[in-house]
Amino acid sequence: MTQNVYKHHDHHSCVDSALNKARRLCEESGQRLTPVRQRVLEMVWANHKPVGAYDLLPKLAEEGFNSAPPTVYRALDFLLDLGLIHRISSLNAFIGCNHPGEAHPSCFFVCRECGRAQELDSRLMGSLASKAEEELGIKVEQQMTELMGLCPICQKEAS
Amino acid sequence: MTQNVYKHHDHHSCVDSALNKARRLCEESGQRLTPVRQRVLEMVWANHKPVGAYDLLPKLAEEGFNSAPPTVYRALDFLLDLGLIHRISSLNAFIGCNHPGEAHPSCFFVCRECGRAQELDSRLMGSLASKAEEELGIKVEQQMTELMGLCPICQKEAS
DNA sequence: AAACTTTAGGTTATAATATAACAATATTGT
DNA sequence: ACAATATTGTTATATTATAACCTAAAGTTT
Repeated sequence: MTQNVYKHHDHHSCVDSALNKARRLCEESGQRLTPVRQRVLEMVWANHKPVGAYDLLPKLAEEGFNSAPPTVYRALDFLLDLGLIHRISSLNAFIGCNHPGEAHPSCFFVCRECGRAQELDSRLMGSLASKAEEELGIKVEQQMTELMGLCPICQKEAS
Repeated sequence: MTQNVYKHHDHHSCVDSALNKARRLCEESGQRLTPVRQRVLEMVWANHKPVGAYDLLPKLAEEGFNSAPPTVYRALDFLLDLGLIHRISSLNAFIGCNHPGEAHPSCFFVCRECGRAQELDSRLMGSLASKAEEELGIKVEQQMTELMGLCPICQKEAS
């Protein structure tokens, strides 16, 4: 676990680090981190809450970007392909990836109260996949895990 | 692993067993397995492929049931609440549960070629949740895992 | 630099999935 | 039979996502 979003931290450095990694990955793969793409990535990293595509549209509009659905979906797809963000299927929402560039399953806990999502160590998912591959003869290409519940902060507030 | 959907099996007995379990669970919990609900459950169990809500609508219509979206979503929600089916979020689709009545995370492998889904032993997911609870102080209430790839049959056909 | 190719973005329309809100009916408990 | 509750019917609409086609920008080759 490289960080804990439910603890106080210098969030500016989260965003900063995400942008640096993005720039590096783009360069390495010969892709372009265009203004929309970078801005969408920053918006996804605005906090640690998964954000919906349609939440981004008005924000892009405010900043003078084109803001039709294809624009934001293209940017999101680009970022997904590069592994810079993950998609939280159960929420139809997107969240920044903590360690882009290292192939790994999407594995998150999301607090049902505050909405903040914590990326989890996904190594156990690897075991699950291997076991299933062995027992069933399947070939696993992708995997995702989503946990829901209460974060420490919202547990306290509930009592 | 109680069964392997990628191997030949008497599918009639899958459906039969699912219906029996459904009737038992409904009785135990004082809920009613009404005609639409039962029919939707049967349709979900028609094969081992996750089925979308909107795929069910015309089938219900054919049989003279009302077939507006709320009808099918209500039936699906009922079956989800009782743990008789699971939702595959990455597909917006629904699939029968192999062991309803026993609380457990949703844990599936889905073949990207043939679409057939295999429910997996979810005990490893329990470890993941416990570990996360311990390390982060979170409280996990729900979890789901979805694997994608190629089943044994589709691997063969690909070569 | 001009011509060409490739990649990205703009635009309009529409598809696919899901829910809100309220009325009508059926079932259960008294 | 009556009231209370649960279920279903119905209409409308919200939310999420993609298709298709066109324009513009950036990179490549000559």
